[in-house]
Amino acid sequence: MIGKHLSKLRLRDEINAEEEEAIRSCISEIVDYPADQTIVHRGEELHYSTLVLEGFICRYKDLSDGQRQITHIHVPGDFADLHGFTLKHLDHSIMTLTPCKIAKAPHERILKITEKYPHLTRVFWFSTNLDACIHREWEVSLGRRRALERTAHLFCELQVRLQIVGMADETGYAFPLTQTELAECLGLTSVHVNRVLRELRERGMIEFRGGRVSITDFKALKAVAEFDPAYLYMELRDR
Amino acid sequence: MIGKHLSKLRLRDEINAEEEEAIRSCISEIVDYPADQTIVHRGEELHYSTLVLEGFICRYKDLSDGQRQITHIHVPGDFADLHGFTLKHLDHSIMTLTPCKIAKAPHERILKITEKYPHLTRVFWFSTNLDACIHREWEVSLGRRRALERTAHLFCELQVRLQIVGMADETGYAFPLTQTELAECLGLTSVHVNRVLRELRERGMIEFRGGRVSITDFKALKAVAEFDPAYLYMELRDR
DNA sequence: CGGCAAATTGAACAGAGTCAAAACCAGTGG
DNA sequence: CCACTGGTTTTGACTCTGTTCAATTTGCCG
Repeated sequence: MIGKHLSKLRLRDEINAEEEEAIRSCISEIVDYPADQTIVHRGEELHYSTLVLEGFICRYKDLSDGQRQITHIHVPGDFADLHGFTLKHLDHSIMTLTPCKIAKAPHERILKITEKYPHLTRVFWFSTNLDACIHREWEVSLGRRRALERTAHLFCELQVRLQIVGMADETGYAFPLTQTELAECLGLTSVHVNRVLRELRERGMIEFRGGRVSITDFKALKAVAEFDPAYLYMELRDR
Repeated sequence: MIGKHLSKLRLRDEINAEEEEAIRSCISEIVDYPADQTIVHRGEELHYSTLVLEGFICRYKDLSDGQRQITHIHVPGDFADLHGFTLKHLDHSIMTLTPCKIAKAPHERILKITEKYPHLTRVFWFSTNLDACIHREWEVSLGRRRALERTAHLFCELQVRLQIVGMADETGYAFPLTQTELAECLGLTSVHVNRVLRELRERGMIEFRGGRVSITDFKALKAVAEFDPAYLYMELRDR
């Protein structure tokens, strides 16, 4: 059930049997959600964190004029709001992008982990810090990359992150978002995203169609994006 | 020396005498740096984290074409790279924007804190999560706000964050950056920042001049920025 | 087959970038 | 005290990337 989460943690650090058991027993409940449902509302008091088991989830902020910025996409194996454990309530909302299965980890159980397992606490802390790394890379994309590179960069990021949890291979991955949702990640309009996708397709790099990203030339995609996966910290145990 | 840091922590949680002493004894060394000096290089192995005592520091990422995106500004009292404790090396660099005095906190001492003081560990964890909140708000700015609102928003954020550590009053604050550096925060060119600053000045909201932000109409500034300080979590203890 | 959301396309427009020149300003040295 | 220097700020003219608005097409699903 939480295998994806564990393998992601173990990519970066050792998790012994006792710690694994501690993580497992953190989970109180498994819940299914339909697509496009806000599961955590900005500002509401939190009593548990949500671990994504299946589906895609995002963090987003709304603006008063109806615009929305998605600030992070979560893939299976991610804690979507582990940071909520220390923050107590969130500055943003969390919604499902696709139908999802999620596990709930009550904060009192996470609290016990922080009291009893310092190493595991650091692992959890690391995991929220890794989210921040991704936030920073998105800031770079939003601030400095133009639409084509920015879009290519996002597809590269997801390719790598999904591969870690066995949900992508060399040909691509399932990613059933609308172009409007993609635009909300990229700080663009859906019209422009559509044009960028056509360009990427015409250049033979990717196809975004039928809820799937088909990567036809990853090397070229990485090249236009100037994608450097260092910010995803995939090699931490080797160092 | 670390009074600003402590008062910032205490705004959000209780820190008892023993914990305060633990924080104090974390610091091994105090160092001065000139302006515009990179003090942590992307990728290098880290052995300590840096607490800002005086001056402004930023996190930034360079792109291959020479562009730069500043992803965060640190003010006195901030740990600039506490996240480096769990990450071991950073995905970005850290540089001084002004002459700075910083305190070094060796990672082995922070490690001891995580072994012995679970509550203080959560406080530190919170503090890196708060940085992530600011990253998210910057994502919203970069992705969805236009230049004028985005710039106004940054000045609002700094007004609030500096007020916490007693470095801003109703009239404004010292903020000796160049317009180019401001542009690197805002995802704009320095030419356009110059025009935006003129507009903000002409509208009677702020003056950015002589290394100082003089706020002439904070209410109006907040209004154009649609600034909501909730993401800075200033009221956590009251809840 | 019909209905509806999503994708696609075109044309006009605007916000921000680019390029280049001029003005300003603080520090330095004669 | 003043001229020189180099970085920063300011301004103008022009360009371009991405937006806006509106219409059309596509594709899915009951």
